Amino acid sequence: MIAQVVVNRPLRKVFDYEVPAEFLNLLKIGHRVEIIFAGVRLAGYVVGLKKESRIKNLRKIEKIIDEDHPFNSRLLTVTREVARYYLCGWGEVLEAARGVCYSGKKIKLKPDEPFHRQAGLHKKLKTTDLKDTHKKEREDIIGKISGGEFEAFLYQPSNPKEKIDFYLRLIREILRLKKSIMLLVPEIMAADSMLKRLELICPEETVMLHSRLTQREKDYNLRLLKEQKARLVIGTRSAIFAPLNNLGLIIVDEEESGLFKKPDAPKFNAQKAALIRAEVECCPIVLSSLTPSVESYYYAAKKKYIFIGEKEKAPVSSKRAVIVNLRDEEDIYRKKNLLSFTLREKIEKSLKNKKSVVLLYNRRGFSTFVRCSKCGYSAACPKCRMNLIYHYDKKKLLCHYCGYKAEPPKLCPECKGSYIKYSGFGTEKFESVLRRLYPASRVERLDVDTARPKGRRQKILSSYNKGDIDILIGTRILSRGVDFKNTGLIGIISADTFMQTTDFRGQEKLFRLLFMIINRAASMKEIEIVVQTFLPTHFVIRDAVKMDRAGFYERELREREELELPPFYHFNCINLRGKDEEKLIRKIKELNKIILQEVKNYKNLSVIEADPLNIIKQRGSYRQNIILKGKKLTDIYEVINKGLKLFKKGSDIFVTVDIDSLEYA
DNA sequence: AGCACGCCGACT
DNA sequence: GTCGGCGTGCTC
Repeated sequence: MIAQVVVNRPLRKVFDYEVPAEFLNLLKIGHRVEIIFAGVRLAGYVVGLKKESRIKNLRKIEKIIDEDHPFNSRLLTVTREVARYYLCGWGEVLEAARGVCYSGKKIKLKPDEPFHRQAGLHKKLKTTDLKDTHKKEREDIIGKISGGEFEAFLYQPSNPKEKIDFYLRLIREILRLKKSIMLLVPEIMAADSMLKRLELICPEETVMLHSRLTQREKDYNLRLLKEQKARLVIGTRSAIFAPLNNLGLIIVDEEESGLFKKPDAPKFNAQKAALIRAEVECCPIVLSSLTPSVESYYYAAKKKYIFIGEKEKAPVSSKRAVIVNLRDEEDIYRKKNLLSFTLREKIEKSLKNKKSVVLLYNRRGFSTFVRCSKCGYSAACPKCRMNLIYHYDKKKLLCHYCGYKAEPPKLCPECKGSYIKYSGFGTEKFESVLRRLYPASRVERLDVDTARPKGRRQKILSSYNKGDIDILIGTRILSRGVDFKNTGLIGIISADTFMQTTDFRGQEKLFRLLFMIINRAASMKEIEIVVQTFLPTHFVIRDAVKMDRAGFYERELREREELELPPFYHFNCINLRGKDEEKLIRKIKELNKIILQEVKNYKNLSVIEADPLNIIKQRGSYRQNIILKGKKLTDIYEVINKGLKLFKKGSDIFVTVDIDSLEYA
């Protein structure tokens, strides 16, 4: 008997091994086995069994690891397809899936005590007060489940409360069918709050799966799953491969989140993996978001996904949200602190009404530029060439990219003059300006720097929510966790800083941020919103203020099509990395040429060459990307495979491929 | 990705 | 004559 084995390497091949007589009756497809591969002892996965092999002198399987927990055939198919889509090794994906498939030790089960219940949640929910929205669509989903049919739905709720009610009703109906449900969320915090809201409906059948469970907790929850004592999984990215039986539905909550994409190899997006899994398991999937990714919205518009959501009413200009044109602001304060007359007036009004103020700004630190006004020197990170930001708290220059620290220069390092100028705004500077402008008010700041010691973030937030802070200035971490019930004013100091120029999703992200804030504030009568910008007529800002989702997606899609960006083109990166800059530049030029040559054979493929003059320096090594955009992934695969075969990477040059990349770098 | 194999420069 | 640098190619 021959076993077909894949290993945890970026290889796209399956290797044959002989099954020794003593394992003949034991070895199953899906088992993890120990093998000698290229002279090295390592673990592999059996993905198939056959009678004969074309290869002579086969090595033997050394032993079977984890005898009790073979991957089932559906998960083998899912991982294979994920590996195929993302051009990584099948074994790599299986290795990533192992974490939620095996229970390490044998665990004694106390079925009344799932670990997450330590949180002390036992109340049963009175489900009569759930809002009954989208009944027809729920029936449609249930129909697909009963029929064992794949179908993708895109659910765009009107607000978060409606969403939870929709989930609760849907989950309850599915549990009645004795099917199981996977609910993916982008981060652990979201998993916790989702549990709090959903556990109420079926506490004894719910388990969590995420990377911060202890081994014991995870083993326990997996055991509950395997014995089908639990039927609802709330999990993060890695949970997508959890061994649920009789899967009825996958829900991907906040489906647009970039956190679903694994940043290191194998670089797959769990949202995409969920679509693949639903297809393999023959069950429907609900992608859900208040503001879906532009891609998903497009597929829904093209009827590839079934859209669930209200037809948006004709947008009305929200009276509460005001756009302030920073170009028009003639007052003397503008240049000094970016706080317009309008904004300050509204801050003062809010404070007078005993309502607190939330201000958002997207840069940490005090000064964002440290420059010599005589010779033009500007402080940059020697490791990544990013601008160094002056932090008043620490009295240090910091690189926000890699964490590099430096002393602020007393004299210019270039010309030795004493004309070093600190300019540009960060949250720290606003904090000090606000304290000076409003000395009687309690001003606090919330950004990564003040949130750093564990629990500080929560402390600042709850202190604000209790009403102990009058003005809270912070970065986008503020947009989650703030309770608006005491809030009289939300000010976006500069919307433009949220749209970074390097990220083609910047507009989408800004729209999402503004929409979420305005949408949440919409239910509170007394909140005013001020959006300051240098681009007051930009559709992103206008549509957000009008709360016009459909309009935004339409305009954004038009732009994406013109610029050959997703969803019209797949956006992929080939990344080269190396310690030797000279050599990397040589190799980048070489690969540029090869890829460019290959691309000539295809239509609808285009390359953004890596710029050898602008190598990214990062943590002591150098990197640069070639971006390959194409309509068809099959073409992309061919170009990358052929290109990398022709390319001699040489030692100390590392090549990685990122399919459907979320970033340029 | 690892790792071995093999082919050219500076050393006991 | 050998040690070791790195480029090349394979792993059942």
